[in-house]
Order: sequence, then C-alpha cells, then structure tokens
Amino acid sequence: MGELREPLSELLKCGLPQALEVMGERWSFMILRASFNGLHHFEEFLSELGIARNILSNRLAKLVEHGILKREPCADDRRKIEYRLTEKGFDLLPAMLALRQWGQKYGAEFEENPVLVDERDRLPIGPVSILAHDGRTLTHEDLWFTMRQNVGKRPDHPDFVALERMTTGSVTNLEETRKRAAS
Amino acid sequence: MGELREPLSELLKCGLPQALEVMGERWSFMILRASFNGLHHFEEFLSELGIARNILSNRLAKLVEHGILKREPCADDRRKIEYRLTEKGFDLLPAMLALRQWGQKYGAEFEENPVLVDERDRLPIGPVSILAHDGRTLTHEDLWFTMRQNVGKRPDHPDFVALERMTTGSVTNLEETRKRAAS
DNA sequence: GCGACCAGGTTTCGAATCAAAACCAGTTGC
DNA sequence: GCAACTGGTTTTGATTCGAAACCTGGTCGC
Repeated sequence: MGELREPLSELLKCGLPQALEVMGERWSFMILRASFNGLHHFEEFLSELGIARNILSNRLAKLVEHGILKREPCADDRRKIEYRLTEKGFDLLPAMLALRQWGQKYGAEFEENPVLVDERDRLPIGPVSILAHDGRTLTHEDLWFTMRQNVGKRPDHPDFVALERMTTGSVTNLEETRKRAAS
Repeated sequence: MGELREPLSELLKCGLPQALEVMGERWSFMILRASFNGLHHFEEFLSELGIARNILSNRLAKLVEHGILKREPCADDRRKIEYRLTEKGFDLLPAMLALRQWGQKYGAEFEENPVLVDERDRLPIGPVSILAHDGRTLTHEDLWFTMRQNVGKRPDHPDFVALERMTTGSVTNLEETRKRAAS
C-alpha cells in the first residue's frame, strides 16, 4: 500500500535522461533548429548562432557521435563539411517545436514572423499535442501511469495491480480498488 | 532573390531561446518530470534526482522566478515548502513527453515500466505529434515557413512574397513562382 | 607551381557554472 | 528546553564555457 509510492518513483526510469545527455547541453537545441532551417556548414552555424568556435566544434562532434547529425565532406569543395540531419535528428522535431511554441506563448514579446504553415493549405500549424492511440488529444489530467501488465484493464479488473495518476501522484492499488468495487 | 535567404535566417527569432533560458539548464527538465510525477518537496527532489543541494535550491528558485513552479509554505507543517506546477508549467508537458519518447525510442535499453496510459481506455498514449489546424498529423516534409501576410495563400497568389521549405531551405519567391505559373 | 585565402578545427587561458561537504536558521515533537 | 527535521547558504575544488590566437588542409588567381 504505502510502499507503492516509493518503488513507483524508483521505476520511473524513462527516456528523459538519455535524451538530455545530448540535447540537455547548451546550444544543442539551437544547432538543431539551425539544421532544421537548412544550415549545413560550420561557418553558417557560427555566424547564425553567435556561439564560440570551440564549443560549436565540440557540440557538432557530439551530435554526430550520437547520430543526430551526419558529417560528410562536400563533394564540390573538399574544404567544406556538410552537417545534415539523420532520421534520428528529424525525430526531434516535435520536441523542438513543442519547446518553441511554449517559449513563444509565454516569452512572446512580439508575434513571430515568418510563421510555420503546412503545405496543404498554408495555414499555421496547431500546437504540438499528446495523442491517445486513437487520435484524441490528451491533457495532463487524462494521463495515468500503470504497470505494463495492466495495460487496457480497468482498475477493478482482478489482475490489476497499481495505477498512479500523473501529476497528483494519487495511487490506486488492488486493495483500494477492491473496496471501491465492493461498495 | 538571393537576399531572401539571409533576412529569413535573421528573422527566425522564434520562442526557442526564451524556452531554453530556463529549461536549457541542467536538471530543469528532470525537476519538471519529478513535479509531473507528483513530488512537491525539496528533500523529495533531492533524494529522487541525486542533484546537489545548492544546485537544486538554485533551480527551484529559477523555476519559481519564471512562473513554472509556485512556491508556498505548507499549511500543516511550516518547515515544509510546497513546489507545485503552474499552468505555465503544465504547458511544458508536450515538450517533456516528446523528449522522453525520443529518448525512449533511441536510448531504449529496455522497455519502460510503468507506462503512460490515457484514462479512457488505459491504452498507452501515442507519439507527441505536430498537428495541422484541422488535426492532420504533419511531418517535417509538410512544413514551410512563410511571411505572416502570406498565410493561407497559394504560392502563385499575386500578393505572395516568399516561402521557404523547412529543413531544405529551398526558397520559392515571387519571380520563380510567376515563371512556374506562366509555364 | 606558389602565395594568399578560406573552411574547419585545436589550443590557451580567464570567467562562469557545477558539485560535495560543512554550516545555519526556523519548526516541530517530546 | 533540546534533539531532530526541512530547506536553505557558504566554501572550496573540478568542470565547462567563451574569446582569441594559432594550425592544417584545400582552393584559387595567375
């Protein structure tokens, strides 16, 4: 009962630490944004971002090392190196846009220009969203943690073990649930 | 024509720098995650995260200063302070989940447990997604930059000024567009 | 081919940030 | 009143950051 809380916290080893290992460092997201904006060369990043030379060198190396960018010599001018997003890099777009939209919403000195639109109808994109498996958009109030073996089961299912409401951390476990089911 | 590229880059002052001002610092996202997991007290964060005392103190102060957490003395025990997410803090959930899912997808030593499910059917949530205004999910290939005044206009519209494909940075401008429209 | 120049780094060194540990100040339980 | 607990601050070294100088190929003009 009481011991559910603690193990649950302990078990919450999610992907966040791994994500932050690279992207948590200063400039990583700004370099990523520049890549998404079509920049490919060292000197372009350098002048666009106003980052120190050695730090840029270091970050690009780390992003390459982690497979977010790929580094290849330019065919036509072998002085130049091209840094391009990999599939893994492209997959960071939702995270970057979510951060960006949040910063825009609350940092907002002025409205942004240019604006991101979708190809189909040229209207601004909507907010980056958390979707259920069937496409409904969810908020933090809709989210719960549960053990893998409980997926899809109602909390009064006999095999149910534990469930925790995200954010509040209020726990529903077998005993409590049985009581509620019986009453 | 050629001068479009440069001003576009210059103008891309998006919300990202403002977002990173707070959330770009080490531990900020981990503290946020802990808050979403229902932790509220200094010593809880301390033992859960393994962060240094002074750094935690500093980060909590900054998160409060930026309105992501609110700090209030506990009613029943005035030694304790409660740190709770504000609306602005809750709005970081998509960004945090997107990062987390990305880290899970590529860092994945083992499958995560517990898992996030939605209240309705207890099935695992889907990937955090970029949505068009009408709810279609978009990828980076669907995204373009355009000036605010062009929103909703086709590129062959007479008032159209400039448009840039995200990622590749290939530019469509008035002259090119007219040519294509005429041919 | 040769010297000037350019892209992309590395090195050096002072400034800022991080982390571990010790210390400090209100509250509370007894 | 006194020990223990919560949430800090201070101090001191280790790590990281940033500005500027230097280095090493590749390219270009001629």
